[in-house]
Amino acid sequence: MTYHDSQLDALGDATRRAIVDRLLRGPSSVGELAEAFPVSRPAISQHLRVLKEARLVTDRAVGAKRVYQIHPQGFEHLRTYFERFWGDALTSFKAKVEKRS
Amino acid sequence: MTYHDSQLDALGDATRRAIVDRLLRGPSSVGELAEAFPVSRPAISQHLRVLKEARLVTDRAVGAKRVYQIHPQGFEHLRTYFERFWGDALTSFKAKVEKRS
DNA sequence: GCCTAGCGTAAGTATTAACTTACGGTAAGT
DNA sequence: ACTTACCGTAAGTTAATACTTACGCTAGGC
Repeated sequence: MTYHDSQLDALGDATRRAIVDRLLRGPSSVGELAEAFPVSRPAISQHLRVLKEARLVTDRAVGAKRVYQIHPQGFEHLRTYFERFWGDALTSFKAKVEKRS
Repeated sequence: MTYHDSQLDALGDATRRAIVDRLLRGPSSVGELAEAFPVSRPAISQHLRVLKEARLVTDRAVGAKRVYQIHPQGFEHLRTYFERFWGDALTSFKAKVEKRS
C-alpha cells in the first residue's frame, strides 16, 4: 500500500512541518506543543491527527497526558518512495533530456 | 537559500503531484496537460506557476506554445534536504529513542 | 494586415482546510 | 466522591486555495 500521498499532504503545511521539527528534538505532549506554537491546543490536536494518519507520528498515553513522537518507520516509507523517485523516474528523465540535447 | 518549504507546499497538492508524474514521462505543453486532467487550462497554468516558483519545473517557449518540463536541479535540492533529514535529524532521533528503551 | 492557436493573468466564485470556542470524557490527586 | 489537569472531537467560523470565466497578449500561418 502506498500512503506517501497522505504523507506529502501532511508535510504540505508549514505548521505541521514545524511540529515535526519540534518532535525531532524529542517526544512531547500536546500541551507542550500548544505552548510552542501560536495556535490553540485543539488546532495542534488536529494537526497531530493528520500526522498520525499519515504514519509520521505515534502517540501513547502517559498518565493523563498524551505524548507524541516521530514514527521513524513512516519516514522510512517516505524515504523509500523518494529513493525510488530519484533512482528511477528522475534519472531516466534526465537521461532522456540529455540525450535529446 | 532554502526553498524546500515552497517545494513541500507545492507537492502537497494531488493535482500538482499528478502533473509532476506526467512531466516525468517527458516535457509537455500547457494545452496537453490541460487535456490530461479534469480541470481548465488556466487552473493548470496556475499549478505550473506554483511548481515553477518552487523550482520543480522550468518552461520555455516553442513557437506559440509553452513547454514545461521537470527541473532536475530543483529536485536535487529537495533530495539534499531529505538526505540531511534522514542522516542527521531522523537517525539521531532514533538513537535517542532506542537508548531510552 | 488579419486571423487563429496557445497561454498568462485578473477577478470573482466555490471548495477545502485551518482555526476557535464549547463540550465531554479519562486519569490522577486530595 | 470531588476536583483539577489534560486531551479529543463536534460545530461553527475564518482564511486559504483551487477553480472558472473573461480578457488581453504574443507567435506563426494565410
